[in-house]
Amino acid sequence: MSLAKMLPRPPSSILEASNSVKNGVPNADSSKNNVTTNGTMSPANKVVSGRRRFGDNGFEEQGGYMAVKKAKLDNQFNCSKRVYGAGESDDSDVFNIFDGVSIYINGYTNPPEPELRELFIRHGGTFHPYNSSRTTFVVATNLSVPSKRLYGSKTIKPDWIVDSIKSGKALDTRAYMLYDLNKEKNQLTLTQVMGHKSSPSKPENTSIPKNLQLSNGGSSTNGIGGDESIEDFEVERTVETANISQDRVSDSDEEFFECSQDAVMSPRKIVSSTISIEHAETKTENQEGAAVTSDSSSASIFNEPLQVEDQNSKSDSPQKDGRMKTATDEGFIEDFFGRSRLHVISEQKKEMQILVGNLRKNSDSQSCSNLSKFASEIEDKEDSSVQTWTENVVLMHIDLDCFFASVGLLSRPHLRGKPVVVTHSSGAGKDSRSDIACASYEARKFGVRNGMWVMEAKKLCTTLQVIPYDFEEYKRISKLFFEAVASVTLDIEACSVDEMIVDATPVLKKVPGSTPENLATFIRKIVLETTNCPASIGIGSNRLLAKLAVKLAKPNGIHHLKDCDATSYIQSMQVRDLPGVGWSNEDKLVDNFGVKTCGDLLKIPLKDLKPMFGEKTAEKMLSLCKGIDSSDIKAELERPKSISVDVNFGIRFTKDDDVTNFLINICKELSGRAEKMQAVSSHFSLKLLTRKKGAGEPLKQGGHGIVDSHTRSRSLLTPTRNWQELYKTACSLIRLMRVPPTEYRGIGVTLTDLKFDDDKSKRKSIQRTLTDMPISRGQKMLTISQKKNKSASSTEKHANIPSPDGSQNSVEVIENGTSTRHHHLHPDNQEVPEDYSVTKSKIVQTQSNSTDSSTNTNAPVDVDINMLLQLPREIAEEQCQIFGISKDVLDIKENSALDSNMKSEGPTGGNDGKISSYYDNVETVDNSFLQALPDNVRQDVLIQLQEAKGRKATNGNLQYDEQQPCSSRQALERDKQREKLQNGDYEQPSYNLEIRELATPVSKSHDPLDQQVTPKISYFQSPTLQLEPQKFWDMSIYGNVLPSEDITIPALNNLTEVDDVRNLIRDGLQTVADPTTEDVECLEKYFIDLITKGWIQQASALLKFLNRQYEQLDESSPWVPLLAEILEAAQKTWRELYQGEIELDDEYQ
DNA sequence: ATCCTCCCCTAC
DNA sequence: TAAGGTAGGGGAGGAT
Ligand SMILES: Nc1ccn([C@H]2C[C@H](O)[C@@H](COP(=O)(O)OP(=O)(O)OP(=O)(O)O)O2)c(=O)n1
Ligand SMILES: [Mg+2]
Repeated sequence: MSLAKMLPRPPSSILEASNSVKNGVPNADSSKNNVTTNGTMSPANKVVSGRRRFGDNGFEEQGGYMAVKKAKLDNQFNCSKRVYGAGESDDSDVFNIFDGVSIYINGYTNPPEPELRELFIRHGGTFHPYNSSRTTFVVATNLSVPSKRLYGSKTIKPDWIVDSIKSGKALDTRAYMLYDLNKEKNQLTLTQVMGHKSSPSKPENTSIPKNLQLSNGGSSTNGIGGDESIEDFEVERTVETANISQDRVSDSDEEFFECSQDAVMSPRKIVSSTISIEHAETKTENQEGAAVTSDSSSASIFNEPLQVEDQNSKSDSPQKDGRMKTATDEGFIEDFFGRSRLHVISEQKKEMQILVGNLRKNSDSQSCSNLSKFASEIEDKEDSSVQTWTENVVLMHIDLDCFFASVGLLSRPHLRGKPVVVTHSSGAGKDSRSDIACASYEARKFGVRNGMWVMEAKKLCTTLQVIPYDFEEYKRISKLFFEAVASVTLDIEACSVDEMIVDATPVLKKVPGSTPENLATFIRKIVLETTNCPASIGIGSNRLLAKLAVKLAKPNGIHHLKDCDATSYIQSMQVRDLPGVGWSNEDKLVDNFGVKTCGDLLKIPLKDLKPMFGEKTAEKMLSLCKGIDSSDIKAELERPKSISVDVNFGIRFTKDDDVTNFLINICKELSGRAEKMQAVSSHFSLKLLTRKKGAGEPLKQGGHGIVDSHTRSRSLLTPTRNWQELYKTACSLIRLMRVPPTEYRGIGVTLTDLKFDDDKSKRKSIQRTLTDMPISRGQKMLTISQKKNKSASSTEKHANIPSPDGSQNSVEVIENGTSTRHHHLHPDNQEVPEDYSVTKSKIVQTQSNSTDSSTNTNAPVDVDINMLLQLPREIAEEQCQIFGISKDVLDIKENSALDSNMKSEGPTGGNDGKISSYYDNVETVDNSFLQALPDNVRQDVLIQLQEAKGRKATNGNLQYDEQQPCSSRQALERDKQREKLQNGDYEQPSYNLEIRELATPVSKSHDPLDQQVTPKISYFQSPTLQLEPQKFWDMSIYGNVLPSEDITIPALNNLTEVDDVRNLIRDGLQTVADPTTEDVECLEKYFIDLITKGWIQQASALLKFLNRQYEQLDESSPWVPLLAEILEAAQKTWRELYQGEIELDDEYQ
């Protein structure tokens, strides 16, 4: 977002409000059917003309989300990693002269684009494949007229880059600007961007001023009022650059982010000033009869009865101590979901889809009782022309008006006609950042929107009435709504809690004299009678038109958007109002193409849109602009493709146990949902939101704030919904993220590759193919079956068995084991198909089914017991109880020498207050890996570890032992990490910390272990693969060794291309089982050379690759410590040179 | 080419 | 204070 977008704009929301006057307050007068069929109605009357506004659906443009999105966008176009920081040494300056500057290259340049880009990136700049508001400069030698208007003010000649590099510093940009417009302003801004502003004496200073946006804001107001769009752009660009440039964002900066979102989005504030009555303070309700809001006891006097009435609402009572539950509290998830509107509407949507599905399935001639009523009513009214509907498809989009508010008003008739919003009642204070779930149409006249923060809404409307949620009632009404429509027709797609699409064609064909309009009128009447809530209906020949029509119909009306009117109407619409164009796509369209309306969009050639939006999206957008929408309605109940549980609120952890606990609970929740759906999954993924570097505590209490998002996934060896299995996997995945728990802001778990208990036939056939076939070909088989099933409604994907390399024997066995278990599992699930919860019997059953294959693979029973050990003690005991296992197991295991190291991982985490962070705790990682191994193998591994390290696994020190190769350095690093952690500076990965986990099935790693128990690492080399112990990599460098002058690219085995080197390394890692120190030195030197000689892109790409390889290494690979060393060395070099870390994860690249 | 993984975007 | 979930479409880029 930008300052530009915050600038005042004409208050067009007023217009929108006037539009909604047309039907006034919905009431019980159902006969009043506001049918409008005028397709030429200008959307301008309905639409806020400003670039930023709350959407009609409001959901997407809410302060918090905007801020998050904004944060994401900072990275969105980064093609390569930025080079950090101002170099202190002369050496590094040359790489950093463009630090904080981003460019987009437009059209032909000299040197040509690829070269220019390479040069620019190598010297610290960021390349954007497209211009955006976050792009500092557009580089061009000339611009087309429209481009000039768009980019003019920030277009710079390519020479600037070339000359700057030549002179080793960023030159004054003024001389290089392509156009002269607003010259003065440009100077200011550009110099600011370059950090020259306040220190002309030190022009090569590349640091970015902290308060760029502030000073710049000032400059823009002083600025020459030129072309408005240009000015907007100017300001906007600078602000964005500032944000990009900052490595650190202070809390107040975040404040700036979030505030600016609000400001931007708020429709003009005219209203608030004209209406500012003394009710200014009117809130302070204590809904629940619980704690009264903080301030102003007198203000509550003004409060209308609503607050009083709502005291009985149970949905909003705080905890006894008045503190919100956080994710560390027991029962948090349940509590949270009990209060989450988004959760409720998601769940209810699913429910309604099921309801419709069932109604359809069980339909008979009686089903649509009201259909005959409709028929007779038609007859009564007009038996004059009994013609049958002959035209094409007629779809109706039916949507309840301001759903939550309407429901809330059912029990509060005295509030009808007043501006009402639904929110957490305790969030009704003036400064509340509580989300408004739903605003009544009266409130919308003030510019209040769904998803807006109360705080903002109160500014727009001081007389706002706040009512609390009533989730049960929403569900009830929602159900009535669907049943009501289903009493007329069953050609229904439930597309949200209060929204459906009806294919009216069959009814129209069946009922003589029926028309879309009178059918819609009838349906509206039925719905109103049933629910007492008004529905609006949009009619059109495809989904798009029906959807657009219902917007026109609201509130409380009908609109038929006919084909002949569609095109002209759509062309006049804002692109944002196209379904599928959200905040981000709108932004791209405006920034890059100057497109605001659909008419504008139609003028852009498809080929220009594709690179930015992707093939499908680009085509879709253009089709929609033409009124074409080929998507059909999905009345059939479809099997879900995924099941997920997300909690991105209230996540604040301090210690590993918090994480452990939470993962257990969230996995239980997930498991429960899978069970409800009778589904098992063979793929698990975990999503982690982490506080973005520099972001402070979010403005919204308990909110996730500005975050980075990370996903890791892993296939489950056996399709399952066992929560312990999921939990185990979750534990292993979360450690891959290398982020300390304190930084977690959100956690989500997802199951994919679902199979359902009631479809069995396919499973068998797949199984058969897999069992009698070597694994390598089994994979191909998998591919085929997947493809085949893509078209079928239920996917039948077998567990993915990535086994790229050898280890055939072992894998094959495992594979068979899997299949076997599969067989056994299935019939049991069939036996108990209906209504069970996650109970012990179920789990135990599953386990016992699998015991027969236990010799070949991880024996489920063992694993479960081991898993118990991994749990906090209390929970473990609880589980023992559940499973009917003696608690003694825990102690027996704990006391065994082998498992003693697990003890330290125990729940209470023992060690005197010190947080043993996930970030640097290797022990837990290994455990979770070990847990997955077959019992005997695991023991062997443990023995090996102990012996190899020459140490006893006593009081939980295994993790340090593991770090053997560089243990002292490690301790150092660990301390550093702790420090960084406190500084909120966690982003630097550290490789000697052994945070890794197999992302591949256990079978792969346990193969070599299976064969041998010798503690020597070298033992693990496979004889067949062993090469002679010569050094594998032969490093050579073209040209002479003139360190500073040498600009030739380093080579590895004479290979210089990234792809070649990549392959070489891959091969080496696979084939060299006994790496020599020379190998390591070669590699290390190669990487360090790349870095020191400035081959940043190559270094970055290859290091990422190496990191990936590292993470995927077999647990036992001798390369593990060696790669760690190489990575660490490279990182260190980089750090010294560039004062930053290489981003080794693949994000945002 | 096609799959896989991770990510973004959208809708309510 | 505050309860920012959930599923699906889709794309980029690496692995195969
Ligand atoms: N940001 C949002 C958007 C919607 N909802 C909930 C409350 C809404 O009442 C319901 C339905 O959303 P709609 O988009 O259908 O909006 P309304 O029904 O409120 O208004 P209308 O359909 O009349 O535009 O979903 C929500 O909780 N948060
Ligand atoms: Mg609605």
